[in-house]
Amino acid sequence: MTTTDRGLHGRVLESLGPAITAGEYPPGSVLRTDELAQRFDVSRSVMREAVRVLESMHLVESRRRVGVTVRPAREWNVYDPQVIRWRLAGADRPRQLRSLTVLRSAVEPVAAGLAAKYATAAQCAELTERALGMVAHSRGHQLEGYLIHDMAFHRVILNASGNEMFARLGDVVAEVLAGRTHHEIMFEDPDPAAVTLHVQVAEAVREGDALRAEELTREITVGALQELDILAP
Amino acid sequence: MTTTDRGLHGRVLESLGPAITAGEYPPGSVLRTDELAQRFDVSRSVMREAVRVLESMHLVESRRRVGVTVRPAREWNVYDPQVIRWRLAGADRPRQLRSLTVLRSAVEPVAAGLAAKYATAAQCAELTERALGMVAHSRGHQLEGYLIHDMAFHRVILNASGNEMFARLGDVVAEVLAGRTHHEIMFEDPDPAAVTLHVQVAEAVREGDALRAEELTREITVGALQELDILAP
DNA sequence: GGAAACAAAAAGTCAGACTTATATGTCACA
DNA sequence: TGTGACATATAAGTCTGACTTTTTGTTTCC
Repeated sequence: MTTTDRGLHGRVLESLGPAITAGEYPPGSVLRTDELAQRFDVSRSVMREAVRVLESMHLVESRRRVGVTVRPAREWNVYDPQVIRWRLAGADRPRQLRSLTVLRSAVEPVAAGLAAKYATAAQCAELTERALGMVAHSRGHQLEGYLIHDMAFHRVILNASGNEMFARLGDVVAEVLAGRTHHEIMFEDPDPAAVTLHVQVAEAVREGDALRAEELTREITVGALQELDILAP
Repeated sequence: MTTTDRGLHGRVLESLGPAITAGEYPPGSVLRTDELAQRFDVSRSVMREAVRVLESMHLVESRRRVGVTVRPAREWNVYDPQVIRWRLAGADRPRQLRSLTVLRSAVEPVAAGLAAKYATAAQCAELTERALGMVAHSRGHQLEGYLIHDMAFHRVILNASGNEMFARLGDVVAEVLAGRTHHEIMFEDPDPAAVTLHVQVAEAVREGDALRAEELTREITVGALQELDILAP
């Protein structure tokens, strides 16, 4: 669903956005709307709409008489899903993946604790189902099937926390997990210990044991961090 | 700095955005660009730019032949600073403040732990300075001065963590702290225990004691959560 | 009753003319 | 030489009107 065609302005964005987040235009660079419109072969109105979107992401700033200036990375809206996707597709993917994994390590344990308190019966059911699915796909190079259940598992946890800010990180976590399977080195079957931990988290949530759910999830995320340390110490 | 005038399209946004996030248009409502342009007395081009921005925030979806439809709250980009500001200014401010405080309780302790590892000398210095500033303004109804130092303290922690995702939450945390002082009930001087905790966190970070910094910060955020529970159980 | 043709509605796109803010250079004056 | 006021050029901002495209709902015909 990586944006087939959301109109001309969307196509421009999918070209300019990644270029900016990749650092192709250093902070302070000035772009002129007219020139961009020519380069992308679109009308000025379309170009302006694209610039407006980039501006709302704090990637650029548009000022009269000077042009569209690129803002420093520190000011970007790094939680914008589109920005995250662009950056994950770019060169500093490893750094980005690391930032997001640290974020996970902070958020997911707390979310799991809340999930133990507030998860509905249906959510508990799906959680166990997903954990079992992970077990079922944990051996014999079924990485793709494993990933599906892994992503769903964490999404359910985040949703069940009842906190909308946590829930909205579902896509991010999914992206990180997918990235690990697809791009990083993950040829072998997943760590059996990690699989067991997921089953235990499902248990703890089902039993309403918030403390245990939190602690077990912390172990999962610590494992994810260590995995990164091994790859890039 | 609440946006004086970022152009016509900015003024339209500052009117439409809050209305949508306030739930004035229930999910699925359809707006027509032409009608909106008339209502706000701007040209269609300006209106289209505004809609594009709202679309990038996932507040609305624009489809041919049907119009601009309002998306359900669950799909909004709730990490967008502008969306956060709009929601904090609206009716569900309490719920929003609560969500953000829970997010704080997850993020800040981990950030403090990392800060203990990575904070520069300058950051350590500012941290102690801010903590002392909080002490100095902790008695005798100097809430405004206290707030300044409190916001700065937490911002430094988040920056010193070295994680860009954490760093970008500085504004959010500041907003929450300001909200607590200005809108919620906070007539009396701040809790002396909380003030002490801040001083101790500064100490722990200075000494590089990650575990202690994390635990102490956890106590701070737990306190913030309890504060909310007292106000709205 | 279902498929195919048709019509209408709304967003999308474009081109051109005009307005406005503002960075920068110029010139007079101290 | 420095400083202030003023002029000018520039690029974004705005508006308008015409045209295109997609999609939905209706109607017609088998």
